[in-house]
Amino acid sequence: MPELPEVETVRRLLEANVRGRTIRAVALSGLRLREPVPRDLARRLRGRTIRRLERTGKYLLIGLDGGLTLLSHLGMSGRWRIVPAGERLKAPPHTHVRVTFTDGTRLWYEDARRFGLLRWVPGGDPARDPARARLGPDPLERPPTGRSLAAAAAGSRTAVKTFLLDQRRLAGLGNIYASEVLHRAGVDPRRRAGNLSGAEWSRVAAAIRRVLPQAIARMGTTLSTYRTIWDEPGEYGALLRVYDRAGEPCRRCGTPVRRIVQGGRSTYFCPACQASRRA
DNA sequence: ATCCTATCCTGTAGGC
DNA sequence: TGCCTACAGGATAGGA
Repeated sequence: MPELPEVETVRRLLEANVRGRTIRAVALSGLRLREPVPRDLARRLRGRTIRRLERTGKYLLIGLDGGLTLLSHLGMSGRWRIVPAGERLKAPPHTHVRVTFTDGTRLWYEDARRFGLLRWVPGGDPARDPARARLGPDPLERPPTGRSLAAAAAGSRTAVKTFLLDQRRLAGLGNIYASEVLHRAGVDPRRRAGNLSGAEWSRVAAAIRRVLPQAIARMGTTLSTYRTIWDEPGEYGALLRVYDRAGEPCRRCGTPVRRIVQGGRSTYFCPACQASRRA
């Protein structure tokens, strides 16, 4: 589900809606996510106030008073949801964490596939978390340029689509936006990353700088499970040019969009707009 | 080092 | 209707 625009949407909404709230109680399901939920999560959260909400790539950082920081990754199906005080709502299946604030507002974490992650950041210092330490630059914090991408890709023989998914190179693109970016840049996803020209990398960089803010402005893309913390779908799906549109006409030239598999994952592209010059 | 595959887990869509 | 398979927005360990 969640790539950078979806996680950033969640971050902004949490900042506006739970920052400053104090936690009264926490209930856990006991099931493990990608790794076990910290055993002391409930005990250490109780009585704390949420102070900061940050994001790097697809990782969300929830800063609390007392120097505690909780790292949250949504995996494929993770979602945070706000349940206002007084609203009578039965927790859906796969609700793993239920936080209740002192004013009665609730914050639930739901994750059917359990590929998500909840973990304390060591010493409260985000840079020291091993998962986060491996990440490449965040494209909102440090917008990519043709030069920065070309430098990161130098010598790489992997397909450019796969390269864009590598979070060590650039943190935040996932399967949807990698396809969308390459379509806008007019680059064949099968090209080897190390073989793109400077001009092509410039177009890729420009597409990244353009697509991500547009998707954030629409609250992200909802194909199936993603919702905002208010349970609303993101509206960027209507603007997708190729993703999940196999056989449908390219919005630019009308050629049927193609679906191929790269690294075990779907890639969508327009064979005309993204014609390969070099393999 | 780099690249590729398999794997974790559940829900859903589509073929028969 | 049911049964079965394939696939889904991610990350990562392990082998080549």
